[in-house]
Amino acid sequence: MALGAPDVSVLDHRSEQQKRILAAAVQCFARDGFHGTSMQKICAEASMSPGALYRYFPSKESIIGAIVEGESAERAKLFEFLDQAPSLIDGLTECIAALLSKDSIDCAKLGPEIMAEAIRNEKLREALEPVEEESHVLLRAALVSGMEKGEIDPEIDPDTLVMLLKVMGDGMILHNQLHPQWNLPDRLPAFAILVRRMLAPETKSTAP
Amino acid sequence: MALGAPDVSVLDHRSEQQKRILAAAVQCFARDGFHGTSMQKICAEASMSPGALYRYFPSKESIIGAIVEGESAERAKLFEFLDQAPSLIDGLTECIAALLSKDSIDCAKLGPEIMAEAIRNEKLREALEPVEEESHVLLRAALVSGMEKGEIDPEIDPDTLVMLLKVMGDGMILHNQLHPQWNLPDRLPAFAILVRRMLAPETKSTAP
DNA sequence: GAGGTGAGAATGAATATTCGCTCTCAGCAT
DNA sequence: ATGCTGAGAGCGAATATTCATTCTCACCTC
Repeated sequence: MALGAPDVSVLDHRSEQQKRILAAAVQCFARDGFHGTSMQKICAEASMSPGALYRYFPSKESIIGAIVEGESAERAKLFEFLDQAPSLIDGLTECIAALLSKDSIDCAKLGPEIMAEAIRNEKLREALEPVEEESHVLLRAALVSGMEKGEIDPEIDPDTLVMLLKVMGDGMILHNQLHPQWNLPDRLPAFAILVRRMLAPETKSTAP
Repeated sequence: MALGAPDVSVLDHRSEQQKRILAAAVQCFARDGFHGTSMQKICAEASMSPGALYRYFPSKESIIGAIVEGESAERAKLFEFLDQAPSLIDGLTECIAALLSKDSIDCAKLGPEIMAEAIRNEKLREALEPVEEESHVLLRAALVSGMEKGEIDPEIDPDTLVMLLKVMGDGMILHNQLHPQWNLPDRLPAFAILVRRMLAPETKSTAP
């Protein structure tokens, strides 16, 4: 057995198969939920036998873990581009719109699934924590910067505001799944106007 | 066999037992979730054999259905007393505080469980719909009345506002379960101040 | 032909639901 | 009173199904 790096093509194949399994699992989980999805269903979706599948993931739980990790990493990345938007609130609106959009339909469907599961599943909750922390920090920085630019009233406590905005974001993800007929994405501009009113600096006697 | 009404004590016993089973099931569901709870666990919690339990409910699903119906009916009732509060926003804050409070700990724990389940389970979603509709109407009426009283800017579209408030409410219920360490209930007064800013009528040159 | 790869049957645990038996007790005939 | 009877109530073992996981062996590529 050589001590050098193993054959690259072997690793390629492995990660290729893993990706295939994860994609199939995401489909299934989005359709039937974590509990409603059996390994057999994932196998069928991936056109793969259980024997083969278990060569790449040791358990169903590990598949869920891998997916959650990927999804939440992607979600945290959203906030990185907040400061490139013309205004902070426009940026936030875009973030939410992206989360609710059809593009990430599976991600959007998985959102509530993951949250609900994390309430009970300690492992999952711990895996989510650092990502939550990171997005909290990013969002907070964006808000403080917005305060310095005069877009947001600096009197408001930034941590409270971060919490309120996250509550609203998660609430929207949930509602969009639960009541799709209410067409929540269409209301986003109206929501943005209301949020702007909430955050705007008080216009007290600035006139000369 | 007499044609008259059956013995009252018999009906009493039936509904008494049903209540006992439902109480046990709520305990279990709040602790382990719908999927993590087996009929055996409910039986143990209710100190009852499966044979006896199945005499009162035909299936696990029917137990879940009965609980959801009860919980959501109770939840809708909350909004009925909105107009008795000193101000609308105080009233809303109280509603949320009640939902998150330890008093209704089981109800609060069940909230996210029910929402997550309703995303997949069509039966459940349909059972929830009329209650959602009712609370939408109640909340909307309260908001319109708040507009007439000058507490809320009448320029705001009431339906959009109802949606935003419900999104926030559900988001808070979810977050309170998911991140209890953030002590969301302590932030409610701060949230109320922000919401007040959002809804207050614009103070445009009212001075002479 | 040897080692990695995969197919698919087999396994064993968990779980919702059913079944057959017993127990209790009210009503009634003796 | 006493014992009979039948129906509702309860028990818990049995059943049938589902599911995650493992095993065995064939295949394919080097």
